[in-house]
Amino acid sequence: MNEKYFPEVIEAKWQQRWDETGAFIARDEDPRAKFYCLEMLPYPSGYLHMGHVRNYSIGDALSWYKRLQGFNVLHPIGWDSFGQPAEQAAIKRGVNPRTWTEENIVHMRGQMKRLGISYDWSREIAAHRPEYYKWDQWFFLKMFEHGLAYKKLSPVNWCPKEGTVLSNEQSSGGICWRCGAAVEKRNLEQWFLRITDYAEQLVADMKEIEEAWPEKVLKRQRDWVGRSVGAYIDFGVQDSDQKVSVFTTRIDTIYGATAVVLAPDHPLISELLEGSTLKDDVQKFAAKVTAAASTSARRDPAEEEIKEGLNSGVLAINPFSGEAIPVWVANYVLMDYGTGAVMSVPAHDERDFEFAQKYSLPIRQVIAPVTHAQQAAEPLSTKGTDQSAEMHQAFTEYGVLINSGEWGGTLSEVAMKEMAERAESKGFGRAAVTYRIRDWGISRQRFWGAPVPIIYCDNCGTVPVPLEDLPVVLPETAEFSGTGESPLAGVAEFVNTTCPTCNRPARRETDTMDTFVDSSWYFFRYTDPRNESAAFDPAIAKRWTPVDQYIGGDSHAVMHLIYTRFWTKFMRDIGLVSFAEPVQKLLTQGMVTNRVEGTEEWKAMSKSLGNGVDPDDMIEAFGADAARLFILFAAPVENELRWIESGIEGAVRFLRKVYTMVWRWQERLSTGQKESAPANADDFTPAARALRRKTHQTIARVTDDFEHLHLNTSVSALMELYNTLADLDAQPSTASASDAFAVREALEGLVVMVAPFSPHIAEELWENLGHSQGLLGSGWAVWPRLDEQWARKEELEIPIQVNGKLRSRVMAGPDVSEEELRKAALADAKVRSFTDGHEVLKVVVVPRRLVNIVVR
RNA sequence: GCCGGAGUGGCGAAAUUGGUAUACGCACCAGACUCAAAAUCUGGCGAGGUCAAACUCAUGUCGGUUCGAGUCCGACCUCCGGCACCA
Repeated sequence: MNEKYFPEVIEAKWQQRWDETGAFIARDEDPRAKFYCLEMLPYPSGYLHMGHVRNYSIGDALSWYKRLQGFNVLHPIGWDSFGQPAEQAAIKRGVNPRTWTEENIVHMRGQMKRLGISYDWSREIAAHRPEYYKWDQWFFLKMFEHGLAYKKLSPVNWCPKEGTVLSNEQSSGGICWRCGAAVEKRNLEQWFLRITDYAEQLVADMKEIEEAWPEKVLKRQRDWVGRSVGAYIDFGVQDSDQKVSVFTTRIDTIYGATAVVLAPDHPLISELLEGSTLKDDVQKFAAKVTAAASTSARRDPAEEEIKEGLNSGVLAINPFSGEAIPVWVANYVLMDYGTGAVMSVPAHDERDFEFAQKYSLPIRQVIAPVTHAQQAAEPLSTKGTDQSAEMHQAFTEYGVLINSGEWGGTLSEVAMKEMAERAESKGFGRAAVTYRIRDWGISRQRFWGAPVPIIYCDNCGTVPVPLEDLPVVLPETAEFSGTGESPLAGVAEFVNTTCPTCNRPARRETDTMDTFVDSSWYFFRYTDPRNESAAFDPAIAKRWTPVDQYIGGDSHAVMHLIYTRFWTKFMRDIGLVSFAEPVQKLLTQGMVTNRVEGTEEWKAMSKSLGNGVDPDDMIEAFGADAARLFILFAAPVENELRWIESGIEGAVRFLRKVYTMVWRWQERLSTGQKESAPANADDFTPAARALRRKTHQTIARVTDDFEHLHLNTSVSALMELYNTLADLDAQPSTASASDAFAVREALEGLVVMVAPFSPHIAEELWENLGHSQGLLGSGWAVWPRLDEQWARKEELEIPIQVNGKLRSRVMAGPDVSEEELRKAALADAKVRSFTDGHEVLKVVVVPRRLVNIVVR
């Protein structure tokens, strides 16, 4: 062992040893309790950034912690290796996407190994390899078989500059996320997965995870699914046998409906206006606002579109009141939510109110606020409160119905239920739940993805590829012009095939799948990564799943996590797994940001902003151990982490000090007193006694912090333990056998607890302390055992009387007797008194940090 | 606008059930070592006040509960994040 700390030597040594001994390989047959720790799999962009380092440092700390406690830990990694950047590299630089991807993986794997992350590399997977995406295709076919995969004509976001299709997220605000060009709409036949079938479960099953997922993630998922409870109501059309179905969440306001409003692209419009003189005007208007909506997508979401509408001249019949009200067409009604038609109730809906004001439609109040008198079970009056007052804004709360026929005087909550029942019994409506979520469009008109395993035959139509013919292998290469349709369409030997049913010439589907498909089930593949006959063996997966702890950025809080929850529910339905929720606990880590040069702004590190920090530079300058320690110490894991270079020096200093201290003590312990466990507390000198107390308090704190993922404070606790040891170290050594025991206990505890943060140095020091087996190789759990007697801060409750009254709270270590406390309270106490001018109100006694008594 | 979350030193941040506010670290200041610097070590470090102390004031603002409030309650201000015409 060297006297000085050389991180590069220690880290290389242990990384090699871990590799050779397969230290982190998880074994299916290991009988110990399992722990599945998962980090979101990275896209192989070429380089690790500090966000990755933070993610993996958190996951690794937890994995080490669980291993040291004796769990059988699965900690895998892989590559989300399909996707656009590889294809962009092909378009721009003529590189083969496969070559580009494989080279990136090699580089990033090297970076991860230099960081010393404890992955089970034997389970590494990559989405772009046929042995993986074969099972994407298999799942697709299973969904097809169950009617969950279907094709429909659907508008896509088309970037005219790049000539590619963009996802909604990539084109938000109507501009391409990469090139900034205005996005156009085009209609293409696209494959969809029926995630809407699972909308209810996606909301309902949240109760299983609501304790262990961040509230903000659950909320965003809830919003995304957008469940709302209401009713469908059919309005008849005057002089016609047509009817207009509307969806409302406020059926209780239906007597206040003064119009029915259709979305501009509502299919009924042309039918209703057949023969009407207004037909041309309305259709022109509808075409105008539809076009406006698709081209001038809002860039600033804060600016609301102006409401525009046109009276169609048609009248609709309110089925409750029999009243005839005009049918309007307006841009504020959306075709793709509900039925594309609403009943307009200006008095009780803000949007309808605004619309009614603009076009001078009548505003009729039918809900009145509940007064105290009415709440107190007085006979409800059917008269409104304050009918004469003109409304200045919509009253959107629940209340009491007025001007509502037989329901006058009924409470909103009651009326909603009764009116829905009436509608159903009379056959003009029913209670219903609608969702905002849409089916998941998975078609991508690109090369670098898993081909959709479908064949089109002129005879047999759309034919699924037989399971035994999988995988449908992506061709080696294609023509990457960056324009037009999928590059796959230009590869004749791929497209041209024979129909599996009739054997005649047929064409393959040239769309590939969204990469979110790959990432929806990848962590099941880790449990059985080399299986050639199934996505995974359900029996083996059962051994490891569900994931105990998932860690990643909250940029995936909605889509990835919704999709993977959906996928798991489908897997349960086809009998592959037995649970509905794939992830027990979720942690969304904060971003790592850096100051953008020349500004006051802190932004996520990125190449384009030039504020990136290369992890390799960090490792070279400070060592992986220090870099990882600092990134976990600097802020709570869920906070944004502002990267400050000087902070990392503190981490290096700490490790260096621990290193030299262990080195010094190791000599002293080996030449000095034999250590032996003491019979009782009195065998310790006061300094050693204090050390013991600190050791066990630290064990308690660090253990508790790990359970709650408060990694920053556990590092603080370890630093405090070091400081206590260093104070003892500075005193002349008079170590007895008991004191030597206390010192070794503290040193070993410190080293073991440092391991999750800085595993290389911990292994080295553990070896120096005389353990030849390595931290994980000894066959038993080495996480320090907590002696609660010694960790306890509060033990004695001592009544102290003042004027016959008292309240007391006493804090003391286990080695402090009641006598001592009393003495301290009398002799050493710092007494503060407060008066209100006449008499003493209270006394606070604070002796030697042991007692805090408040009496009156 | 709606829904979440957060406001504590120069900075990142601590603070079981309400119980010594500012742990731990960064930066900074002074001293030791050094020809000098770096590194290292020792001490200091919320504000006011004092030779030093006592003491006073400090957890976004104002009020309340309590012997005691960063923590609980009410009102407000500011910042960050998400959503956005979802009927």
